[in-house]
Amino acid sequence: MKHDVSPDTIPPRSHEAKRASIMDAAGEVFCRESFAGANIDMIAAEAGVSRQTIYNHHGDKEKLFVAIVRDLTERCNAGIFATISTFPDQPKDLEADLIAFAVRMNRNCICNRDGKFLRKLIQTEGERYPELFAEWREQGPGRTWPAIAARFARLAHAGFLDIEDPDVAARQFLALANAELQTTFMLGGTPDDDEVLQSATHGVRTFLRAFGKRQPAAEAQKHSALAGA
Amino acid sequence: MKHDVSPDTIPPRSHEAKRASIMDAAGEVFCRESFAGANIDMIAAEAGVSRQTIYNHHGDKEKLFVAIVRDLTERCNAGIFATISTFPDQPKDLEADLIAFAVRMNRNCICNRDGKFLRKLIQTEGERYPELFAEWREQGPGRTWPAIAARFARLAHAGFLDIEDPDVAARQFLALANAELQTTFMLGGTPDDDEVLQSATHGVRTFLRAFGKRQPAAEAQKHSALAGA
DNA sequence: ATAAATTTAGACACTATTGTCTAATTCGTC
DNA sequence: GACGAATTAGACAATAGTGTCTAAATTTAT
Repeated sequence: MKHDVSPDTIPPRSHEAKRASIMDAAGEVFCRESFAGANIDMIAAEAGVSRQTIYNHHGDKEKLFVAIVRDLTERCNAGIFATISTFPDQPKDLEADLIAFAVRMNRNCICNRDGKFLRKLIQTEGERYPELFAEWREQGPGRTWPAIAARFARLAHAGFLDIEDPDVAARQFLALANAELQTTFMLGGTPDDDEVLQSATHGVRTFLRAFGKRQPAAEAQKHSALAGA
Repeated sequence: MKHDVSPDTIPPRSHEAKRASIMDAAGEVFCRESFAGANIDMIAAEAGVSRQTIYNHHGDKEKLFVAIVRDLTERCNAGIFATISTFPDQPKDLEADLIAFAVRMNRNCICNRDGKFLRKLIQTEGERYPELFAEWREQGPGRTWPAIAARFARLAHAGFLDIEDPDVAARQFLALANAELQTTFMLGGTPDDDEVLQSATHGVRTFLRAFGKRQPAAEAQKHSALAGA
């Protein structure tokens, strides 16, 4: 976090570094203490910056809070779309590939710092800032879910899956992948790699029991119809 | 004795009525404003009670908060166990019965006032009161999930379902039933009956595609083996 | 009816926090 | 090294909230 290598002087940081440092600290503190519980001095201390600097940058507490949420929303969305682009369109091993995808999604978008913070802030302050969080809803789930649904639709069309409603399937995929992490999320914890893998594995297996073809699509297309039980 | 006919005076309420009224108002306010954002005057006003009365009953803000969480936990647990007792052990129409069960669970335990409040308080303040919420975890999910799992295990044993791990299946059942309510929950909203029914219907269908037998158990047992595709 | 317990409004001391201001310092850049 | 911009510590007024205390009013039980 803080590299104090110099013996007596504090290492100077640029304007931008301070800006970033304020965003980091504010995210942390708002998340930990809630908007009302957070105070500017705490954020300033955690950012290693004077209180006045925060007021110079952001005007007041509420503007700072809004900036944090916008920033987190953007970063999370970027991460989610980056992860969606790794969706297995031509899976070699459908189960393994979907499990790996679910794990990536969880690790890089849901359980990471930004994901955790954004989730917490939405849950905690969502009702107090309807317009801000309506914005999140549009930019977030409103765009990511259809994107995931489109990938599942493609997979189904290619014969790997048997899906009627890709939107429903996408939501259920995510719900199943997280099914065993709910309690941990509730309490603000971060599940370890093993829990994430477990939940993803169980979730994907169930998902494939519901929506999988009996055989891999490539095989199925070669051998035409064997239709086993 | 108990005739409130007085025309111009505010109807007096008993000690116990005030106690309940404080609990109600405090739940509401803590939930809406978070612990730090809530203040005693607000609660007193909402409860129609003087501030001092709250201090008389509960000592201080933190003790009041703890009392609220304990109360909500208890009430929610009671509701969940009551609902679990309506689990369809001898289903006539497995899909319809499970959907109805999922709807009851959502309506009476997750989406109702107590469920919503408890969820919000756990999410918001969980990290600040580890021991209190550890208690919730034990009393809540720690006892309800196994109870639900046991019902699914029985259903599987009776030949209605094909389940390896009932604990996993139970968690996934709940996750699927709520899959389409996540965003609404996030923002603190209350889904209407139609959304609840939709989500439950889709969730249970997927659940049965994954874990259902091809035929109703009764039939399957009579006709022994037909094993259709 | 009367006594005991509870509730009430309001004042109160105390603390915490926000947001502003200033004067000195440090930084980035030429 | 010199200049303007950014940052700093600290004081500051203004506000809001907690928890206590009082004396009067009201409720409950005897």
